[in-house]
Amino acid sequence: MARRSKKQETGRYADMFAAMGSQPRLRIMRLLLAAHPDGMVVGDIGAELQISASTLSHHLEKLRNEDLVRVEREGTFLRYFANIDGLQELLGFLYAECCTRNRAVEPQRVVCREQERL
Amino acid sequence: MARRSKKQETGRYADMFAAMGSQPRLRIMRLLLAAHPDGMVVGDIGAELQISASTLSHHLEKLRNEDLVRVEREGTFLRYFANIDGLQELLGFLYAECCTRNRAVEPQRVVCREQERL
DNA sequence: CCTATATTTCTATATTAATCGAAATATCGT
DNA sequence: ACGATATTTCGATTAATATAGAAATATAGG
Repeated sequence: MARRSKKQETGRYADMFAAMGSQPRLRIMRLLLAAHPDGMVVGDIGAELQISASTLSHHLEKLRNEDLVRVEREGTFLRYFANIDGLQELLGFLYAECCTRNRAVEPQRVVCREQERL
Repeated sequence: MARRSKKQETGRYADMFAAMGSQPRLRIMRLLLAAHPDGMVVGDIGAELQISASTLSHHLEKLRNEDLVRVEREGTFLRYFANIDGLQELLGFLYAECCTRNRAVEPQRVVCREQERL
């Protein structure tokens, strides 16, 4: 990865966290992760989450800008996918900050923990 | 962990991501993680990050509300610490969504990747 | 109890984000 | 080229967030 100032780096990850930091967008991400690797078309996302078309479009734009989703045109539909590279980058950053760099959180507490959600 | 509706759960983690989703607050978190487990007093955080006292207080309040930091009084000072439990919860959620539940991201790409940052 | 210092709360302002209906754009099938 | 459907962009409004100076609160030390 290219060298990047700490300020730029912090700004970039802050923006990624902010993109995940609204309930509608986090629901979109969870939905696309559940649908992975098939993705979902915009209309189906909106129907599932009950979000109006224009609002959904804004949320998808923000997620796109932060590399958390990617999109492919499929005829008259647009199909959105969770962007694994971006998610891995964000997850790797958080893991590094908590577990690798500062050894604040023990890795096995992240990786090997109970799965309490269905 | 208590059973919690998917809506509540998503709202909770969205709020945690939002708390991490501003540059000043992410810098605070990184600073407290670097200082872990010693923590830092408010004045030193503000001096290091060049944030005015009242603004810093608001950011710390938000991080406290989302269980990302904790605080102990130390005489006339307040010492803030990265809250490992909260960070572990957030990291575990993201890890579960990406790696465990949907197997979108391969675990070793998170855990065993190159460390490019100093 | 009074002063000094640390931090928060109050008050105010400016910026940014969320939402939605309507209009515009894009693609397909004919 | 036209009509139908999918999605985005535009325009506007409302809500939330970020910031900071001043005032208030909390603690320590004398």
